[in-house]
Amino acid sequence: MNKQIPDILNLIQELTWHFSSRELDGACCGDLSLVEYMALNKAWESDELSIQEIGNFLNFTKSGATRIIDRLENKEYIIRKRSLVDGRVCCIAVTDKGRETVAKIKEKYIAYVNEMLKEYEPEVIDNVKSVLEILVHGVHKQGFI
Amino acid sequence: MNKQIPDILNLIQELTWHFSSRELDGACCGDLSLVEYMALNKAWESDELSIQEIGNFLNFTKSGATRIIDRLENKEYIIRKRSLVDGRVCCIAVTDKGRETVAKIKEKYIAYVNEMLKEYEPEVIDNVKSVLEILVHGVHKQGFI
DNA sequence: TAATATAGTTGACGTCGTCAACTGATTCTA
DNA sequence: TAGAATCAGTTGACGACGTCAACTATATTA
Repeated sequence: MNKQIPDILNLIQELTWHFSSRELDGACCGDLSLVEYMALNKAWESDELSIQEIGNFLNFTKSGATRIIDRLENKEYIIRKRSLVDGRVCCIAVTDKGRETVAKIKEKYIAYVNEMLKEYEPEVIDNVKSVLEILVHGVHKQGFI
Repeated sequence: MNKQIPDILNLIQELTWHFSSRELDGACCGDLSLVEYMALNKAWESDELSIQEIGNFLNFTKSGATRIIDRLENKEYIIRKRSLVDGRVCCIAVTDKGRETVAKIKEKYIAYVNEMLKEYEPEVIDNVKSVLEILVHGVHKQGFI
């Protein structure tokens, strides 16, 4: 085993911790928790996802997924529609309010990441991206810990 | 703003999400949640931390920190000791059981990270580490989101 | 068409972290 | 040095959250 692996683990865990604060406080973020934002973002990225698809992506049980979608629907960020192809399936559609809110939250995160990296040259930033692609490829290959 | 920043945000969030699964299932992990493991690990890294120091590192309120330490103490991973210097302060000491458990969980994570990176050359892995150092330095500079 | 499988929902439940009020120890200050 | 202010930690009440098992309703299969 490469001797850097333990350090790399520590660094990933520290990074992880900072990006998983439980509330997204601030004027921009409506009343969304991180989990809700992740679900809303997923629904926004690929429209018409089913509830279970969102749940699987986020590693929740299907009842957990239902609950998250409940909250997002109550807050009017999404609407449930029944699939025309299969009446059991709910297609999740993001509302205008949902789209605006995702955009605002994303802006806030992007500003944060930009601040993190502003002092570095473009080549360094490209390198950051490639490394993250390696890591994300790695977690996709292995699934959740 | 560098045009890679939004992609970098997505990659960080995806990586983050995979490393923050809420339970550490498996024979190795005793009965610890991720939060509990993070607190135990922190206590293990720098012995004799106060409750608030651990809470601040993990971004919890002081009552939240008390609760986490309660759980760890009930499960016998740590012991509270009163500071001899300042009678208000609790020094957190990790028990043998705590040390063993941190080691086991760390091993599991290290195996996961090793699997993620096993196909890459040492120079690539060094590069992964430098990039993560850049990112962690960035989050330290800015604090929690 | 009856049996089975699948998507989603719901009630009960236990876990979790916060808030505000509290205790007790320490430090400051008049 | 006594009283006030400050600080570390604790506690009860609370609401938010995700899971489990049982359920409904739709779709598929034999």
